[in-house]
Amino acid sequence: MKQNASPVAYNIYSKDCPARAFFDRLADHWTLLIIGLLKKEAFRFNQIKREVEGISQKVLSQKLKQLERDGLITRTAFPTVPVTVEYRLTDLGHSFMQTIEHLGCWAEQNIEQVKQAQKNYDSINA
Amino acid sequence: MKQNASPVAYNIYSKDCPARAFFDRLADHWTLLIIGLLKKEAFRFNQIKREVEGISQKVLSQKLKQLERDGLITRTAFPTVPVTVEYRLTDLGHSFMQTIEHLGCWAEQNIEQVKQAQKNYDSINA
DNA sequence: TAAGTTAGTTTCTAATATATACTATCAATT
DNA sequence: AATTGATAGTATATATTAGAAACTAACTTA
Repeated sequence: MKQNASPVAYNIYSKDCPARAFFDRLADHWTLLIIGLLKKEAFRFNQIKREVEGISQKVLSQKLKQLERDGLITRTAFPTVPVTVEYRLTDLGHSFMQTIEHLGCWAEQNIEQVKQAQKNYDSINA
Repeated sequence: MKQNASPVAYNIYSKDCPARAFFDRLADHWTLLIIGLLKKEAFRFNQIKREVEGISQKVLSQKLKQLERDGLITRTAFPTVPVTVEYRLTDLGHSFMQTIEHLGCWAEQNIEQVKQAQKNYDSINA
């Protein structure tokens, strides 16, 4: 019973590969912050905007639409007043979230070392 | 013997946090492709340019400089003719590489599902 | 002498991101 | 009854960034 009949068909290092285009959409700071935020629970539009500090409404709107189109999140509107729109990870989105889960805390945990490296670099390249 | 005396000092979701700025530099498609490429061995400038299809010399130069300054890679020039410049992951860079190692193959492995999601999305939002 | 290699930098233009203002609906406040 | 405030966006105008192409400089090979 063969499961992986096809050889490696996609390669993110190839300019015209669909997986590369997909990778390019994912490998974006706003996208990663949004996906990371939705880890445990659903969030509303303005909630995301408040949590992901610095993101503009326009870009948030674009990224959410993109993520929904790619099947990583779902968008659900409730007919409340005012309207409530909820964004939630799909199974695919949750799977992706797991691959980037530790990226954020890695950055937080290693920033001191980075600061030191910058200091050192700047003292040499004055 | 305490090791983690300080509480959580950095947060990538905070607009003005140094860790956020660092995260923003890392969460970039070119940066991730470069770091992934250097996984096993050192590469020269033009080698990277050829492997990371589509990157321009200007941006590659900028990203490498940034990664060197942040202490994720080292730059070594050899006085050959023409000059050879070798880029290699530092321990810190290798540590980061491990956190993003599976991101690329995740994209390659799930692109079919994404294509299907897009098809479905486009048929609904016509 | 001209072309080719290395590793970049410079300049100009095209694409993208951000800030700001605007839409629409209704609730609560003054 | 008019203003303020919340929801979730869209539209526009400007600022920043990315990409394409040409250029630098030193040396080798044809």
